[in-house]
Amino acid sequence: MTELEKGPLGRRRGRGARERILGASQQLFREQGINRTGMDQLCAAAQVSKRTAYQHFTGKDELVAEYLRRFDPDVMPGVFDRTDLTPRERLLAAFDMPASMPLCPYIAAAVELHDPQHPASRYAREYKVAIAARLAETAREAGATDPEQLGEQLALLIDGASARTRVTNSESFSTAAAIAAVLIDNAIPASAAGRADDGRDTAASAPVRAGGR
Amino acid sequence: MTELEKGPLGRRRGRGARERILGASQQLFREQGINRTGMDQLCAAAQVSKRTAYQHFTGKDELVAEYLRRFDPDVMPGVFDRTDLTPRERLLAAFDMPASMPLCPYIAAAVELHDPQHPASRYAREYKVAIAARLAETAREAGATDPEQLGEQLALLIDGASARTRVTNSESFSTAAAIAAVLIDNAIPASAAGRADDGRDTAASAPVRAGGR
DNA sequence: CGTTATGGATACCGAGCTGTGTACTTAACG
DNA sequence: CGTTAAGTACACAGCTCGGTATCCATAACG
Repeated sequence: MTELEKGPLGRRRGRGARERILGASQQLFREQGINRTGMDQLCAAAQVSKRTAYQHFTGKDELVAEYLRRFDPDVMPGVFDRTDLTPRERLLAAFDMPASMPLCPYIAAAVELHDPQHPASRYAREYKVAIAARLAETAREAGATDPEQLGEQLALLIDGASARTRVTNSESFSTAAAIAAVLIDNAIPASAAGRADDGRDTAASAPVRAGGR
Repeated sequence: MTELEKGPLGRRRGRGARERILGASQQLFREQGINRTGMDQLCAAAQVSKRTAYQHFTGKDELVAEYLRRFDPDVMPGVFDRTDLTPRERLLAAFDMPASMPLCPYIAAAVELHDPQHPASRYAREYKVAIAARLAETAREAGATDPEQLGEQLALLIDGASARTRVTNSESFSTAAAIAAVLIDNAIPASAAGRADDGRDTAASAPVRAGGR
């Protein structure tokens, strides 16, 4: 409710502590990773005393979990609500990642924390499953014969692009998007791409034409 | 040269230090991660004194890099040399991962170390590029129209399966293999898989070029 | 104005980490 | 056997980390 911390805050930095902490988390955890970011540094960046930080969060673990939860509204889910796009376009739009995306924070957290029971790891799992579900849902809208499968496939592509971008330090989302286009057109019987080939079976037969966009 | 450390070593633990250290690294770095494995614990597991460890490796960084280099001969590269398989089968065999594969160690190292300049991160990058190259090479053998693209695509699928298996804690390599099969068959003009569609030149004139963007 | 919740500064604790120094023991080999 | 390289045992330095305690300042609100 209190939106006052958004003010110029010129006089003082008080009262917006929690938001400032989470803001600094977004930046530091992504830039340096979770394990390499100490609470001291984080509090300094947030201009918050350590005491205050530990009054808002019982510990770093809880802070990390909350930090992950704050990603939701910003990135991925947005594309699913874009009514200006066809379902097929929405599926492909999920591969338009901002360049400022070093590594999907959910994957990063799962790897860094290395404990599947950690609240943040649990949430990362839930999130990944939810994204796959939304992809599947959109795939159904697009008329895919097996939406669940297509959703899982596209989710895998996104994760692959994210991981590979990080490791090889080369943009991989375009490669993933290309694959996605193939899979989508293969999964939709009479594709909106207009290409009706004589049925038979799916996989090898359909020439793809990922032309859209 | 000394292969004597392979003996029963019943009497004492001396003399095989380096190998024991690397052996313990394989186990502990994978089970617990790199950052969460201290040199003390590692030396204890290897039954090696700390002093000895630091005589073999200048520091943990070097040990981690060497640990990564030791993965090569075991896993992936093996499939490329299997002459009993057709090129297409070899490409698909790359997706047969042992269940004991929590997360590709190269991805894990790149994420955990979080420093692209770290020797281990550099090596991880080289390795990933090399694997993509070998996939491309095999793709060429298999007759793919654009082997480089197919190689990169398959590499992305492998990384995606690895990352997703870790985060969602559910086997994803079968999904990746299914996608791979589609991509391979789409990329090979008249597939060696016996799936002859009626000659008509699909790939030549109706290019599969999924590569939009 | 006065009260109170919130936040700030800072010192500190205990633990774990990488890495070293010192002195001793043992295995390998001629 | 004697030499030498390899390994052992263990303490310790120096640092960072997560988390706590104490004391003080101030902003919000009646």
